[in-house]
Amino acid sequence: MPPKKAKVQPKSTKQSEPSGKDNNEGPRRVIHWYRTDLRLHDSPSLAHALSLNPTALYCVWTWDPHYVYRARVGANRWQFLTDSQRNLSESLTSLNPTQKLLVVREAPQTVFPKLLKQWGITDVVFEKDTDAYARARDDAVVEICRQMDVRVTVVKGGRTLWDPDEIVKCNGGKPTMTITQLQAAGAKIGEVDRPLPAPTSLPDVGDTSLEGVEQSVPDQKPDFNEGGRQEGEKENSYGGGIAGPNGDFGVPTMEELGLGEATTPHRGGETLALEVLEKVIADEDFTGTFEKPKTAPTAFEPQSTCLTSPHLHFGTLSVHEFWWRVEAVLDKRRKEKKPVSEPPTSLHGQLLFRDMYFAAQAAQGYYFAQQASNSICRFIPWHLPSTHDISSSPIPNLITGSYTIDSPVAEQWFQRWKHGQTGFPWIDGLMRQLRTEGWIHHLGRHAVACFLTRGGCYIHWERGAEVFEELLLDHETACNSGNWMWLACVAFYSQFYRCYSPVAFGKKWDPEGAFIRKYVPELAALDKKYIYEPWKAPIADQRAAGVVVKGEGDVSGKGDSVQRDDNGSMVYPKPMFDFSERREICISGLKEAYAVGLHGDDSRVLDGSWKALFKDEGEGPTRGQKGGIGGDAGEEDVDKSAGIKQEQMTPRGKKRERGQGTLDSAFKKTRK
DNA sequence: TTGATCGTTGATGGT
DNA sequence: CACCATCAACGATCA
Repeated sequence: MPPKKAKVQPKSTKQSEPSGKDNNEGPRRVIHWYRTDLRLHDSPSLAHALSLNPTALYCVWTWDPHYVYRARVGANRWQFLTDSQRNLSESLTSLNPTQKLLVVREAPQTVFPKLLKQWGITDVVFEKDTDAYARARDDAVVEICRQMDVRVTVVKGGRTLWDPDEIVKCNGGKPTMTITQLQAAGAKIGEVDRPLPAPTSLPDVGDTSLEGVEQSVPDQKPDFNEGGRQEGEKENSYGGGIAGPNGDFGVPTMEELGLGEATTPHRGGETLALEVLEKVIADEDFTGTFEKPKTAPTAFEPQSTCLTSPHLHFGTLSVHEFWWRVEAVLDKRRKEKKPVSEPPTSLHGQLLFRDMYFAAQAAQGYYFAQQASNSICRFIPWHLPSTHDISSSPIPNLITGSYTIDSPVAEQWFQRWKHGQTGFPWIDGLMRQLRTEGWIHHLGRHAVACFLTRGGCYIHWERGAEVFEELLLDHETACNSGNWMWLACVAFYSQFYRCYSPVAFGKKWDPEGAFIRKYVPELAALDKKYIYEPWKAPIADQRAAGVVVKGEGDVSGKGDSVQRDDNGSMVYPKPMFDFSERREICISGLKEAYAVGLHGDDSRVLDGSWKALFKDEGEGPTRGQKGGIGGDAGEEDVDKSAGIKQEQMTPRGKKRERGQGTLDSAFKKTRK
């Protein structure tokens, strides 16, 4: 447990004006609505709830069908979330035996009116959340409270260093696109809030009876997580009523979710989060001189970074707590004249980037997570573009969650990437680590994201973002979409000629290939000379290592089981393309798209006429005059194209392989 | 206006 | 091992 906290500043200035009841007198029956703050230490919203001196305190988590069915959440993240909830619940109970986390199994928009009435609630307190869906959800709850004459207080700034909306305001109303802009805006707001101490006692919970309260069972379709559920298992977390099958507001089990055991070794909960923090802070050299680009993405047991990102996401670790604990180390080292690292590469720098993405997202809303209608996102005619709902309401033109297969080859590349079967061991090792452990190093994310988009497959960054959304423990839309746009060179970053090699990049940190030997066991015995390029190993060397390099990989399974051929030899796939050739194709594609210069909110992107601006032979679904995003699929178009004929696509690919000259001329195309 | 500089983390082939 | 120029060359910022 951390030592005593810094002096507490009153948080009153950080709250929204409460709405609803003006009357402060009388007994207060308060709901503290938990969402992104599954902790006791430094919870400004919990502190505010306690400052009301409630006669009854309800610690509520609403089990939101939006998260269960419409977000992509894999088994590992469910485990992390539910572990965090159980841990918080135990902490609440330890402060007051009547207390626990009350998991309410219904959408907040429908259940709040019932709870407010049933439990005689006078106040609702929760932490501000600037995610696009969260804003709409919270507006609805605030409105419900207003109508029912219940006071509601939205406490700002607990999730990020500064309130994202205030950052945007201080950045001229624009999304923060560089770390310098973020720092300047932050400086205008002022010092990061100091952390608050954990409460030492809690008031009792009130009556939690739900007698006569009917559960509104949510629509289970569409279920974006259907594919991840166990064979034959059904998602049933709403099956036992509002208070769950035992009627005790318990945390849903993996079984109820229709999920198998989590495979990740990284577990959730504030107790573990604080242990991790203590360990990081205790290593003063590490904390004081941390430089992200110098940490090895190949390191495992232990990893080269802190693994705190999932805890920041779920709020089991306070970002303010983290900031000030690091600052204390830096301060000490400065006084001792020891070297300290600086943003953007330092630990503080990492937290600043997170705030940069949150503020950028706050300014863009739903569109931050997609290309179409996103004014900061460059338009590139990527393979596997999303389908859109032009008339989605109230926000038009949102992506639907499905995509067009404009190229069967690209779809095959995507599946091989997703399952760690690309034939590039560095990429496959990372993707398998992601799937089994739910976490990979930041630079590993760079490697696989570059490979999928601008540095290999030329596949839409939204496809990659969706896979990360499902598999990452630390997934949060702001950072995920932001980083994907960064790596795809469509926003935040534009030096697309700086391209990560799937061979050289990993080798730089791990020439022996220890990382690959762990995560790609087929190659464990291969000589280090071939470990990053096994297709170059002579047959005799392959045989000696007990592996055969052949075929196109198995994308049916989870990508973490070893394939064998009829002779019992392990099989590892051949590389799915020639990387340097693909690199050239991608760079020329990016160069052309940059010259065309469209952004996601351009009318030509939305009506499909963007095609007329691209050369037909350019990479991606560029043929014809109109079609693709938001437009009518022309006759020649490759929409609906699971159907697109293999024979149409393959020759295009072959033509490229031979005709590098054509591409070089495209590459030299002048700008504007 | 324009040119120089810099930007979280490239690869290669030098010294 | 640290540092450098080259490769080809984006865009925001600032003098």
